[in-house]
Amino acid sequence: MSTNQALADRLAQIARIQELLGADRFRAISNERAARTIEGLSVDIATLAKDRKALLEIDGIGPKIADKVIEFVETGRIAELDELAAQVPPGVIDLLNIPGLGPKTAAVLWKQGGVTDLAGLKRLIESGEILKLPRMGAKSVERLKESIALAESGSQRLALGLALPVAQRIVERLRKVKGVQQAAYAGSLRRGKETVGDIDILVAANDADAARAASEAFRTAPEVRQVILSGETKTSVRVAVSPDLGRWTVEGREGDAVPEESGPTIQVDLRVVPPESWGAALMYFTGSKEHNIELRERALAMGLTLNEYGLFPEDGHEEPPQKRGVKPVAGRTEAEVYHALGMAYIPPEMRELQGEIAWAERSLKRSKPAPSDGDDDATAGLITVGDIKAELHAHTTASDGSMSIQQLAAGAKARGYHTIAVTDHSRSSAIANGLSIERLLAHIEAVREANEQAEGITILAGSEVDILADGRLDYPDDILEKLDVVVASPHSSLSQAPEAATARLISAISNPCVHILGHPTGRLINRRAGLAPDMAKVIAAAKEHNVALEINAHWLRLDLRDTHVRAAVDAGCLIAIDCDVHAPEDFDNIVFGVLTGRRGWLPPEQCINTWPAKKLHAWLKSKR
DNA sequence: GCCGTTTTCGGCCCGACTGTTTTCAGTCG
Repeated sequence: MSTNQALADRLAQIARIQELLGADRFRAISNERAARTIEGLSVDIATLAKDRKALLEIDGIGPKIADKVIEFVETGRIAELDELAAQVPPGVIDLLNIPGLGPKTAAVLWKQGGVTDLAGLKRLIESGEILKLPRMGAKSVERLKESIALAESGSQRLALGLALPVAQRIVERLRKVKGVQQAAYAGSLRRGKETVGDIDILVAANDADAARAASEAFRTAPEVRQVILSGETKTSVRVAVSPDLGRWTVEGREGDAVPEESGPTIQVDLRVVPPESWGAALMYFTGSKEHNIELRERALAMGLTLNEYGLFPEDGHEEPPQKRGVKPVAGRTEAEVYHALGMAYIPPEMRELQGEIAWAERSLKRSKPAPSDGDDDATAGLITVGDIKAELHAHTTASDGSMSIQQLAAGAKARGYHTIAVTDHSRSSAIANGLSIERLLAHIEAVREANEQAEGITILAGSEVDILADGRLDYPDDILEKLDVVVASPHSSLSQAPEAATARLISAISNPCVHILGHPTGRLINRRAGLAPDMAKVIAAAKEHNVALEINAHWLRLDLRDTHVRAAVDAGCLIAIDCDVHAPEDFDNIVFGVLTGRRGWLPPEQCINTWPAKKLHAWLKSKR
């Protein structure tokens, strides 16, 4: 685990205990906020901690938290956390993982009910004694029991690629409901986070009848397993996740997985708003929470108030403006709201409170006169799927792919690409049927021949060469020199020490034959952590040696991850976004790679897959 | 515990829903 994550976890833990102990809640909020900020930071906090002033420049980090950061980096501990933890049984803190059970309830269970862990809570429920506690009625206990069962089933966050089809299916259905003007998914899914904790759906309905119809359609959908809550404008359900995309194995593929009756589920929240509130509601529901809070504070400072119904003049009334018929300043589109707040439109992927507010202020000034109120993100300058013109990491039946060279080329051409690189596995990847030198040489010939025959697309001969544990590549240089594209990737020894991993990757980057560092950490989301190299050093080496760092677009990899992309982009590194194609549908994964690039603020010109053929081919040759 | 386009002190985003209460506390996002 990275230092950033470890520190964020500890600060969040401080916040949780403070809430449990009933301390000043704004203190807890400050610690929690700092935790989220540090988690999303693209620079290594340990490096930053050497300079206290630099720490204090980060939003939400003041003198007290800066000291805690420094203390943690230097000693590996935070004394304050140790003291706090000694005051609360660890099992009580764990109770907060139960959905719907917050700090106030946990404190009551502990102090008045004598509960010190989950087992104790269950005993209290069984005995019925729990009903004697304040605000604990039969219904509350019933909900609590369901929540405990859910927490015990170990519900982890769902991978982006599994959540997206669920959301798209629901949105399509809601769009067909009479009187529904717009429907979209929002939340962390729209922001393109690699995993999501729930799915948020927003609907704009013409009138109350349409709103009811949309809610009804949502509640009664076939995949709904449970209705959690259902009000006039807000409904939450738990739906089954189809595992039909879950057939990916580490290398190669298995047959379709059999759907399980009691398979994974995810919570889906629906919110219905009037059309004139669409933009404001979409912003509110897209988040991130920290981004929203910042915008609302900004609105207040401008004499305005922002909620999911719109941006209104702040007039000091107790009753919310939308209930008094106050005319909003903005709210129909997101761009309208951002502009009214003195900012350029901010793409969802950037809304993590990691400098995008200042960026949007600068952008608006640059793009005078004021941009149109459409929700186009042309001004943002981030990469889009339409910018991608080449696939540089693809496998054929020669190793572990399911397609021929010609089929690969046809797939790439159908997407409007000008180039595809055939990069089958190297000899050490025995499980993936890696190519011996003899087979590789023959394969190169086959690719060259296919390229001769191909029209409207260039087929390049390449290899996905294993980076061996000691940093050597799996083919000698005189073989690599024969290839148009060399993608060097780690596949084995993925749990080696960080120092060894750093040296290993830098060794590969330093080889003049290498063009692209493929899936640099080898992690699989929710399955294995992968390598934990010093990314700052890897990025610096890639920049020095003119090697592109790959964002592997498969939703289980997304490797580089978003924060590393941001650091690489800031360092001026080249980025490749590749689908690691093994089967025809893998080309579709490009959307996840591009989302991850956008989360790292990647402009198209810094991504080699967007370059025109001439420029790309020249760059590849320049390394020969 | 942080922070400043009325503030270096005194604020701190805003609304929906539920359950247990008789006007609201707790949780969530």
